Amino acid sequence: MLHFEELIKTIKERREMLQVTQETLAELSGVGLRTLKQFESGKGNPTLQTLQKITDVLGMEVSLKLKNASRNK
Amino acid sequence: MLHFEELIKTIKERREMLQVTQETLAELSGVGLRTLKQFESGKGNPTLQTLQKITDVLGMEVSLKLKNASRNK
DNA sequence: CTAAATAGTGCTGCATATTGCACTTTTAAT
DNA sequence: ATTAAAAGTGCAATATGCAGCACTATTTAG
Repeated sequence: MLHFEELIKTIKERREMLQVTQETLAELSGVGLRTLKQFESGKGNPTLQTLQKITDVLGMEVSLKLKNASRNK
Repeated sequence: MLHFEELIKTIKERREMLQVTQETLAELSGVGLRTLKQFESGKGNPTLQTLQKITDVLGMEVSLKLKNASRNK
């Protein structure tokens, strides 16, 4: 999708910033290593649950924000 | 999941605020009506793509934010 | 350069998300 | 109370996400 890449990039960068390997993140989040690899390499279309498991461990959360207005949270 | 309900609630409220029916939203977003119904009634675990199709039509977008700190964007 | 660690990929079985259809339930309007 | 619109549900087919395994490629250390 469109800003799919952004999400991936954000997660990947966050993971690297925390110095966590895919393998460790997989273990901590409960998401399969294969799934995680697929996702980070842009091949995937994760379910919300999978996405939440991942972001959770990274200290982030999935949210929605309005597109136009600057108003966010 | 954890704040799954929040996302659903946000989307549902947004849809109602825009006075759009599930049927119309389904047509506009390209997501199956059945899928949309399931999602809004809390039964689903949508893929990121599906979620994006829906939020897109509603003028919103999926984003990630840090859990602790308040500032995002 | 070599070796180890980390990341990416093909194959595969299993689980489940997506979807349409037909129907029931609920909500809103008169 | 009737009726129509909107929302929710069971069933079933199809598509695809999840996951492990074994392997290759790339990156990082020494």
